[in-house]
This record gives sequence, C-alpha cells and structure tokens, in this order.
Amino acid sequence: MERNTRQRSAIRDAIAQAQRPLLPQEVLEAARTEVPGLGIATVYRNLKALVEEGELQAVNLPGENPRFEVVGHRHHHHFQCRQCQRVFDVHACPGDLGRLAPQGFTVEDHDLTLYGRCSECSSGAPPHGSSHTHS
Amino acid sequence: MERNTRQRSAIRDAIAQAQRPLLPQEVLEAARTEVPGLGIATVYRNLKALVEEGELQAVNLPGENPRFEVVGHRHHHHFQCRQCQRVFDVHACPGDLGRLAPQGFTVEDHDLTLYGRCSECSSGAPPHGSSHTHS
DNA sequence: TTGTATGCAAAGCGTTTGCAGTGAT
DNA sequence: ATCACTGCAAACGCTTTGCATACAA
Repeated sequence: MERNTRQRSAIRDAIAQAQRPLLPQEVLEAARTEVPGLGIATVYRNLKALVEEGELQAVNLPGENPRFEVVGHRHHHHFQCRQCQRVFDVHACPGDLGRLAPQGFTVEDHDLTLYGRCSECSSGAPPHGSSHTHS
Repeated sequence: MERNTRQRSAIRDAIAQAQRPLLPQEVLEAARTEVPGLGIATVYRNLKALVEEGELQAVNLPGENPRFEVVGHRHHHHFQCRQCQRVFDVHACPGDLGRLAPQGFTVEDHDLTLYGRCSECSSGAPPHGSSHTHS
C-alpha cells in the first residue's frame, strides 16, 4: 500500500506548482525548500511511481533528459526556448500527419517540438533560469 | 590536419551505406566488419569530428540516444517503427507551425517525429533488427 | 620524424538499485 | 509492530577523456 510521506508531498507539490515540465534536478531543488534532506534517489523513485499511478507523465524532448509534468493536459506538444532552455506546453496541434509518411508506413502517433524564444526572453527581460543553461 | 585512417573510412562507410540513422553501437558493429579491432571510443571521437566537419548530423528522437546520418538531406523529419525501433527519414513537412505557439513566443524551428509501423513490419515480414529492441 | 589517431581503461553524468535505518499506518 | 519509504553509496549504461602506443603524413 502507498504511504503519504513528506517527501512525496513535496515532490508532488513542486511539480504541481511549476507551470512547466521539470527536470528531476529541478524537482529536487524545488522540493528541498520543503524537505531539506531530500535525496535525488527518492525523487527518481517517486517520479517513477507517480508516472505509473497516472498522476505524472514524462516529457521527452529530442536530445534532452526527461522532464515531468502533471497529467491532465490532453494531447499537446512542447516549446523549448533557445535562450533559457525552459520547456512550455503548447495546446495546439497541426492535426493529421499520416500523409507525411512513406508508402507502406502506418502512422499511429507523433511528437512535435517547437524551438524559439519564449515571451520573457523575447522581450528585453533578464534571462531566466540561467543555471540550467547548457555548457 | 585530418588523417585518413582505416577506422575513419570504415565508420564513414558504415553510415553512408545504411539507409537510416545509426546508433554509435550500430556504427561500431557495422564498421568492425572492416576493422575488427575498432574501439567504441574511436567511433565516438569520429562521429563528433564528422559532425563538426559538417559531413554527418545527429538525429535526436525523444527519449532515444542520438543516431547519426549523412548530411545532405535538407530539412526533414523522422519516423520510428514501434515494432523494430528503427528510424527512417521522412522527406515531408507539415509546413509553417509558428501559429501553434502561445502569444509572445517566437518560433524559429521545429522537430517532428512520427510513430507507427514501417512497411516491413506492416506486412507479415519477419521482425527486423530485434537485437536493438528495448528491454 | 612528427604529431594526429587509436585502444584501453578510468572518469563523468544521469539514472537505478541494494541495503540498513526511518517512519507512516 | 509492520513494512513501505528514505538516504546513502555502489552500480549501470552511454559518452567522454587521459595516456601511452601506433601509424599517416
């Protein structure tokens, strides 16, 4: 049976309050404000459990480590800002893409990622989340 | 100055002859038919060098390790077969996707991955490349 | 001969797992 | 009092790097 620990609550809250998919490391940092001694292994274990329970879903972008967000958002896509590297949900979809595949191929699903500048980075606002910038 | 080694030729040939993007491990296996003692580190070093030279490009699919293919194909996308896990090029594109992003966001580029069955796996043909199937 | 490229092994990085101790029920 | 959960550290898979040797030029 599942138990309600402070750690699990902190992890769940961290993701629920973020308005975007978070990396495990970001979840750790956010959840540690509530549970200072929290370990990264606990974050991974809970992320996995919460995904299996259907509460969270993994967000995989090309060439990126998996991020996690709450389920509920129906079919949607993602946008990654090339300046701050953050990922945002896009609640729009180009629609039927089956016609794009070669003859004989059957298309069942698709993933779409948009790249560019988020609204904050588009305006002259100071760069956000520079700590997660790639080297 | 760059040197022409047997290893580099074997790696280049392996990728050129494949009709799809290859994983480093697949490149190693293919190139070893020509250079048996080839090491994986040499594969990685050459892949990186060939990408920097502009001869190869990395193909990153969501949740997958990077694959490599020859450059030349202009803007295109990819299709991954859910049965054999192989990746194929798709020389079609849904076109302008800038309208999908939220207000204030600027779209500069996009990545699209289609999922389904490749032609071989759609027909009753024997499963291909089972050695690369995920556990 | 010179210095880049190679093979091996060790190190990195993100993620998973074993284990003894902790704490929710 | 159970037994799932936690933190730590070791283990993993993929990729990179240090180093002495091999070989293209």
